[in-house]
Amino acid sequence: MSDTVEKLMDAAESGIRLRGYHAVSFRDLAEELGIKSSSVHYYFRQKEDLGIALVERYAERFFAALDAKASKAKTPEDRIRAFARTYRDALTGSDRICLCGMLGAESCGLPSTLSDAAAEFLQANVDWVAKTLSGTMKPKARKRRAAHIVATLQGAMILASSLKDYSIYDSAVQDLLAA
Amino acid sequence: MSDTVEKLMDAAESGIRLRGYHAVSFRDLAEELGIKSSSVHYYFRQKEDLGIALVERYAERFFAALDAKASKAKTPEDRIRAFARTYRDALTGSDRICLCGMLGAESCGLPSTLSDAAAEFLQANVDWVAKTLSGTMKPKARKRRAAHIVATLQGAMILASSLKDYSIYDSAVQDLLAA
DNA sequence: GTCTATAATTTGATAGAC
DNA sequence: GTCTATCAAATTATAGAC
Repeated sequence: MSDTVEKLMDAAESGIRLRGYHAVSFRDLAEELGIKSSSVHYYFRQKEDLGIALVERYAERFFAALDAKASKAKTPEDRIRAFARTYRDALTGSDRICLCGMLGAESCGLPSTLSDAAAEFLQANVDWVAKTLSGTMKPKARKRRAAHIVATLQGAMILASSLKDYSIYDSAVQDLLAA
Repeated sequence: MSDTVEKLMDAAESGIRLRGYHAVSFRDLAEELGIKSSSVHYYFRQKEDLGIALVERYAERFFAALDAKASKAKTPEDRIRAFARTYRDALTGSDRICLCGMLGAESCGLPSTLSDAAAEFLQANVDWVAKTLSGTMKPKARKRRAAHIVATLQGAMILASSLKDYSIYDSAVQDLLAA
């Protein structure tokens, strides 16, 4: 992957996670790299293509970081904690909410290929949690718990970002995992 | 309030809750009412003003609906259930996520007066829950629980909307309130 | 292979018509 | 009081230069 592509994707991911898909323009991205907005189209034919590439890279990195953390964990509870920590690192490491949480919120205003990609990431998150809980609960309860956990983490990132108080993420997670 | 203003606000609220602030244009709103986009500026000088009016109206309606439901509840637990039901009605009654959840996610890309208004609504939600739980828990645990509850509801709406499966909202809430 | 001039459309906003 | 013609800036995208 060329250096320009990576810088472009970094700037785009950062912008979308901060301000949303429609608040990020090719011109802004180009300016950050010192090129013209039309040059961006050489690397990504349409904005939609850029968005999809971002979700793919984000998902890869997320699950890689998650596996690295979760593989060290001994119990299902610890693996869920690793999951919450992976989300938290994404938030506090960059002061930005989840890329797919943002795209999920905006989904009705996105090209369907992009909203589908974001939904796929979120579903994979729910599935990962449900799988991790297997053995500890019955299937239906597990499904509910998984939806609950992913919803809380996504919502807590938004809450923390909006209220400009990242401790609120930890508060929510602490209560979530106390039970 | 004139009829046009109300129709304008309805269209704008619907659009923002579906697609986000930056995906709603004055032209789209005007077209829906059969007027010109420049006419919209007669009712709202700037887009920012429209956004703030929307948050104010939304907050008024939300807390009115909440009070109506919660005043009938006998226990703190029932009042929290009424809170979750008020959120749920907003979601399933219109297939749209929370206005301030959306604006909270986009907050870094919004005029600060608007992001502040959205944050105020979210903080008021957390405060309402914390107040409702008073007597049942210690202050610190109450604060964590309140952050957890609001985060879960906001996140669950986004998850349900993105995955196009509203039952996921109920799943998350059922697990949240089971403890 | 990398980048740009330029187009076509859309946007928020102003100044002013009725 | 209500609405519109019109503008300046911004946005995605194409066709083509180097």
